[in-house]
Order: sequence, then C-alpha cells, then structure tokens
Amino acid sequence: MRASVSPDTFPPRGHEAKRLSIVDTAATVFCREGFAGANIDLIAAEAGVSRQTVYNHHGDKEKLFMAVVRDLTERCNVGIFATIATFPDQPGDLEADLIGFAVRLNQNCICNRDGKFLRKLIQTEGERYPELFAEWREQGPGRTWPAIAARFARLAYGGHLVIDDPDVAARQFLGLVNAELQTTFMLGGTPREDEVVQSATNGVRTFLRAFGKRPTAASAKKHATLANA
Amino acid sequence: MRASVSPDTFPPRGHEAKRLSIVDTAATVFCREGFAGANIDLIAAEAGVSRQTVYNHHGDKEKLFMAVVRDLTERCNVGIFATIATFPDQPGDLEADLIGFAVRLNQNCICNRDGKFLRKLIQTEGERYPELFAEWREQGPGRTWPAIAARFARLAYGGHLVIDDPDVAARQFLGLVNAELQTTFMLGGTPREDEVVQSATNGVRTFLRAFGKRPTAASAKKHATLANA
DNA sequence: ACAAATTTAGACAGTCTTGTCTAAATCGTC
DNA sequence: GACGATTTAGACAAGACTGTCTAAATTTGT
Repeated sequence: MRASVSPDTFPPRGHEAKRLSIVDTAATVFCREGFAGANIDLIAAEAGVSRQTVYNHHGDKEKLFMAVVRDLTERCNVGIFATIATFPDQPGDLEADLIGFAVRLNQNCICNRDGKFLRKLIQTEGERYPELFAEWREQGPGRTWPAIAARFARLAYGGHLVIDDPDVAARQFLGLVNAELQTTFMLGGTPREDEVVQSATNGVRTFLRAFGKRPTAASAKKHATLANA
Repeated sequence: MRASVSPDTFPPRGHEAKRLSIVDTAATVFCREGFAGANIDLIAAEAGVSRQTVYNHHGDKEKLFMAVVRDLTERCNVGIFATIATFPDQPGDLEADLIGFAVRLNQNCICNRDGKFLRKLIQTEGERYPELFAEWREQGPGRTWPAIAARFARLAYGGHLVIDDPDVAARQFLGLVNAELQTTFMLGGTPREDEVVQSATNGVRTFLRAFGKRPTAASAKKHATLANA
C-alpha cells in the first residue's frame, strides 16, 4: 500500500501507461476474437506486459471487458460532442456545411478506431451484458440524439429548414448520409474517404430536397456546379 | 415418453429432420454465444440429439458453422426476392403502397429470425471467414440491391417518382425507412410492429418529399419560385 | 544508492472443450 | 418379429484457458 502524500494519489506514469496499453490491446482482441475467443495470454503479449500484470490491473476477464467498454464509450462520447459542436448553426452554404458535418461525424466518430470497436462490441456482446449496455444507451444515443436534434431544430427555427419533427429529421439525416456505407459497416470494414464523401453528398442532397427551403436562383446555380464536378 | 429439453420443440423424427434441427439450433447458439463461445454439447442438447449425432451429420464445428451460414443466406434470399416481387409497380396510393412494401421488407427479411441471425453472424464472424462472406455478399447484397433499384427505376420511368440515380435512391429508401430502428438493431433486439410501421411511415414520407412528384399546389409554388428568381 | 512498489516468468490446479471411440438402445422397414 | 441403419450415453485423450501463487528481476521515488 502506497503512503498517501496527497489525498488523491496518482498512480505512477509507467503504471497508468501499462493500464492504458492493456485496455487498448484488449479492445482490439475482444473485437477480433469475441469475448469467449479472446485470450488473456494473447492480450498480455500484444500489450507487451505479463499475464499477471493484466490480472493485477483488472481483476478478471469480465472486469477487463467492462473497462474496455467504458473506455470506448467515454472516448466516443467526447468525440461525438466535439463534432456536434461544429454543427453549422449559421450556415453560409447549407448543403456544403451539412456535408462537411456529416463527413466529420463519420470520420471522427463512426469510422475511427473507437467507433468501430464500440459498435462491434455492442453488436456482439450487447445481449450478454444488459446493464452495461443500458448504461451505454443512456450515455450514448440517449444524449447524442437529442443534441443533434436540437441543432436541426435551431436550423428550422432560423428558417433554413422546414422540419416537422426534429428527432425524426435527425435520425433520417444519419440514415441518409450513411445509406451507402451500410454493407461496409456490416462486415466491419472502413469505407474510404471518397466513399464517405460520396454517401454524405448524396444523403444531404436528398435531405435538403425533403427538408430544405425551395432553392433560390443562386443556390440552384451552386447545385448545378457541384453536380457537374 | 421422453422428456424434451424445451417444451416448444418436439424431439425430431427422422434423419433429415435431425439435420435441420441441428442447424437451426446451432444458428441460435452461434448467434447467442459467438463461434468461440458456442458449445457443441449445448447445441446437441438444445437440438434434442446426442453430441455424436452432430458430428455424424456435420463433421466438425467449423463445417457446422458454414452449414448454418449457407442455410441462412439461402432462406433470407428467398424471402427477400419474394418480398421484392410485391413491390408496387403500378401504385394506387404511392405512399401507402411504399409503406406497405417497407413494412413487409422489414418484417419478412430484416426483423425475422433468419434475418436477425444472418446479420449478427456476418457482423461478428465476417472478418474471420472472408471467402464465405464474400459469397454472401455476391448472393445477397450483390443481387438484391440491383433488383430493388430496378423497381424504383421502373416507378420513375412510369412517372411516379423523380429519380436521378436509382441505386442511390434504393439505398436511401432503406436508410430512411430503417432510420428509427438502428439502435434496436444494434443491440440485436426486434422492434415492435408499431415501431416498424412508424419508422416506415416517416421514412416514406420523407422519401416522397425528396423524390415524389409535387402535388399541383406545390409544383405551382415551385414554378412561381423559379419564375420569381 | 536504497527501499518500496511493481512487474515478470513460470509453474500449477482446476475446469472446459473438441473430437474419437465403443457398446447398447432405438428406429424404420419389411 | 427381425434386420440393418441410425442414434445414444458415456468414457476417453489431448489440448486450451483461467486465475492463483511464488520468487526473482525491474522500476520508481527519495
């Protein structure tokens, strides 16, 4: 037991670094092999620590798994809210701004390592850990959807969109901009950037045809230009 | 009088009946536990046969898994094409007909047992069996998407929709009508029928705002807007 | 450099799983 | 009822994995 120099003692840097390395590696292995197929020896080896260290830090396999999910959920949430903060509240070019937002959301939250891993763990092990993933549901979708919907509501209030139900519109927005990436997501793949941009572009155009104000002459001209590009 | 494992499954009679019972039960267990976590003893017990019978029929665990995926893929394809055949080529009420089609697609192909299981197996084990799931990709999405897109193209050709790219429209149609079911799908749940209908209704309405012919008032407004520009 | 904390390698028991084997029981069919 | 094919229960070997333990090596703070 460490003598407490200060009320809240921080573990040594090496100690914490190992903890992170273990959780990171465990995320990779759990995703690749599934919970049952994941092997503590393998995780330890890939993390560059001994098996005993894994047990010292996390107790047992199940606790390690919990730590992985909590870690991923937290980091993904940070990324999502950081990206939501870039939502175009006062759009200059609404189409381009929404495409940019959709691409950022995909690249920073859905297609990146954390997003892919969290999605896969939820899909594969979600039914086995109801309370853990109930927590995820509250912290994740339960907070991010209202936040996104609120941004669309503000756009509608500002007269940039014609939206009846902002919650529905928010979900449909994501359904549309990801419409062409579903098969890739299904197999755990990562779409190329140009595929993300393509899907977002097509999705936003359809979204604006449904929810946008009638195009003025200027934006109609812009449409034509982008379409020809 | 023999005691059966579960009250709703009768002990199968006959060679082929046993084979089917094994594959069916194996699908359930593979989905619930993952490939590594699935236990042959458990599959045998739940299927109401002895472990040796499982090995007699399917050789080993991996061959059993392959048989499960092939079985599911084939049955899902049959269901999807049967449902595509009900696509409204000559719609009376386009909105109602498309909603009906979307609901049928969801209930008969995506939310039913085979669809749920196949999706989960692809998500969880797809990366481990590239050639097996490449086959699925060809037989499944590779054939169903063009078939659906062709139906939308015909609707557009018949003057019922205004569609630029039928492939994009088909993918966006599914993205829209499933937009509100994503979280449920993620956790492996089955949405209630009223949720499916709600999501389909909202999705089709948005789809038609984007791709539908404008009713007279709206197209008049459109003309006016363009004329004023 | 010293002392405490941490990490390491390896052995270890206990458990589980796969896949094989055998002899008895059961089923389908005549 | 009888015969051949199938199924069954159970034993079995071989291997894998988890989680614990120990003693030695290493790192960290002072």
